[in-house]
Amino acid sequence: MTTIYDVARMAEVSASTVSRVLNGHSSVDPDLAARVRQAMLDLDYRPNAVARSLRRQRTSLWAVIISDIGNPFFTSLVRGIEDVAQEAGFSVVLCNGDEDPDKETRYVTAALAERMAGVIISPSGRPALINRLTEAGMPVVAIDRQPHGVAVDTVLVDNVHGAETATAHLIDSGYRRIACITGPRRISTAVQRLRGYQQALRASGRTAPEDMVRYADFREGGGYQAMASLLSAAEPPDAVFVTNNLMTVGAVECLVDRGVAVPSRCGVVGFDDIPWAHLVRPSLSTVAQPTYDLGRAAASLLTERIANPAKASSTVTLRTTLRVRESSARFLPRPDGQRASGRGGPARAR
Amino acid sequence: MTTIYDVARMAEVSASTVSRVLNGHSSVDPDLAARVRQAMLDLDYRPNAVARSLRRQRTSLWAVIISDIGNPFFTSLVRGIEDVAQEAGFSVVLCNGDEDPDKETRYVTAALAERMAGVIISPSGRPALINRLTEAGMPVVAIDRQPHGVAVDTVLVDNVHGAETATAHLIDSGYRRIACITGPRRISTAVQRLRGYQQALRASGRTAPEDMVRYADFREGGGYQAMASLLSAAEPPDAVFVTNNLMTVGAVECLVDRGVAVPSRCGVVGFDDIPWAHLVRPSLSTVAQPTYDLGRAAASLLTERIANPAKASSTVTLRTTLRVRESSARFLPRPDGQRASGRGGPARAR
DNA sequence: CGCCCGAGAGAAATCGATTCCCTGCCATAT
DNA sequence: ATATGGCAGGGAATCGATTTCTCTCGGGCG
Repeated sequence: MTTIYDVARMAEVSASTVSRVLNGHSSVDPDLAARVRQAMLDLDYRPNAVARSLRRQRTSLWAVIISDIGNPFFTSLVRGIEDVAQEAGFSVVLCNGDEDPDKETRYVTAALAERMAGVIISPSGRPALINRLTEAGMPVVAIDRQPHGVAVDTVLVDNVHGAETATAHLIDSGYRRIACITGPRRISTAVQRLRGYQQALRASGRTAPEDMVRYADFREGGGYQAMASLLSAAEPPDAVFVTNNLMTVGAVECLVDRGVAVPSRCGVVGFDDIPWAHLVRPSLSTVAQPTYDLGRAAASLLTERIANPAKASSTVTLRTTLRVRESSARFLPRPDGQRASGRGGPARAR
Repeated sequence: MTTIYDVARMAEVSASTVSRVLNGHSSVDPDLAARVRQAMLDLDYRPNAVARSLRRQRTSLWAVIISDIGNPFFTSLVRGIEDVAQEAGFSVVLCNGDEDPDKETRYVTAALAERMAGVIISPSGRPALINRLTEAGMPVVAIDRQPHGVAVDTVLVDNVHGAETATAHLIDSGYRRIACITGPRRISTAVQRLRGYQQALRASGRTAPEDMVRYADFREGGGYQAMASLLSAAEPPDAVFVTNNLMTVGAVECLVDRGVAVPSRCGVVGFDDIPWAHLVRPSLSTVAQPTYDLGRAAASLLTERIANPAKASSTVTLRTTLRVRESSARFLPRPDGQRASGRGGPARAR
């Protein structure tokens, strides 16, 4: 592997000069600079980023620790981060926390040990990990979930409002007994989306029925079981608001398995879009998040934090969009009048 | 940030001894070791991986450069890689090539500059990038696609056989005019899957119809257009084999838009599974790849390569599985009486 | 004409760990 | 009792870049 000294020798200058040409910090005689550049080409020289990082005490890598690469929510989020990072001269590496606290811990440890320039994390669990990062002086941005008790830059969506809109839409569509399947109590998004649901019900003059709320695990299986539990209630719901995409898939599966027609016998709205929602029958109404912009916002916060570690931490909140599709369209005739309300069953047509 | 010298001072030993305790290479007096460990705890010492890497001339990071994190194909693949990597003491960072040669180049450059321990790459384009890696002495494993003209460890699925099986299944189901939508000619998987399709047709005694083949771009939009083009042919197909998951989605969308009933008027089998294939109506028949095992195999090859850089490169090929669902079930009676047409096609029932 | 200032380039220190080399001590063998 | 071998542990070199310090040379100004 060729080093800066090899280049220096070939160009008959000192290593300092090569470094200066490389970084352009100080002015170098054009002739010398040309010789150095030629030597770098001839030798196919590539700077050793490890040595550079050691000396500079900082790297140009960001760690993005996401809780589940399988969740499509993260796809365009990452793209948003990458686009901003590249403009600012950073490279992004993804770490798949996989909703597993051990894995997440390992990646946080690695980010610290490798002295990465910054971390964007969607914290799956307790705030201890974020504390480890901030205490070590690592620039951090939390995304998607609000870590409580830690002062840290955060990018969120307006979960309460999004859930309220979704629930109000179900009310407006004529559903009467609306259930909610939400996530673990310790996760802020689960709590906030439940609160939005409750507020919407109260705003329409009804009480939020206690027995129509289920706490599950944000996974497909959990959604399935929660839906099953709701269906076996003495008075089952005629609509359900589900607070994340995987659980929505599980809930719909359950409804299909039990032969409960969607949307005629049970309306469904989910939080988070899912890919190919248009292919799924019935297509799913969802609260879509501006994932790409979330990524951009997080990356912007991180660049600012890196540039100015002392600045006060801030929270950016973005708005969600309600995407009405078939699964909540109980009484709404379709444009072409195809699906009348009385019609049995959700678009089977096998 | 506390260093090994701080620990040495507090434990009243030399830095060498601290290093020896840290790595356990050479035996250290238990009393001294205990003092060192206590000092590390007291100071909350974290070794600087950058300095370590510089000295050791190797890191403990693998770069996994995938062509599209949005493609669910990679989700469990990455999990397979991670599981093996962790056992071997490596951490995995994901780099999202995004099917963009520039991005891919940047990540390859970063992996080289950061002196990563190894790279697993699903090469999106020309083999030049892989050459850059191998020439620099970087341990590399190619995954999913065969880079031609480069001696490199590779993990593939048996694309020809998978495509043959899928096509034979369509033939057995009674479809007569079977089309194929495949990917760019320069990508090995596109070529091999097309070849499997052609072989299956020939094996059943028919000629592969030239006008029933379309080359697209492995994306959803390309699948849609290719399907549209096939439908507007003088003699449209009554079934189609699509060589990747995104194009399958596009093709089905096109069929839905044109009101062509699946599977009765046009059967569909896709290569690559898609998530929630069971929710999509009609559910999609696919050739599923053993993605988790692909990841494990690639990771195993990489650990071997790192341990023994001189060893001859090898290729591991894994088998695919045909998942028959609704989209190809034109003449299939319900569960009891398996396959109606009793013709014993080649390579059935694996 | 001499002095001072600044620019440009080389020498050397530095980042934090690992590792080679050497010293000193203890045990064992002669 | 002395020589030898082995081992524990400290000192110092090392990895490859950056950066500070220092030196030299040339030009401008008094």
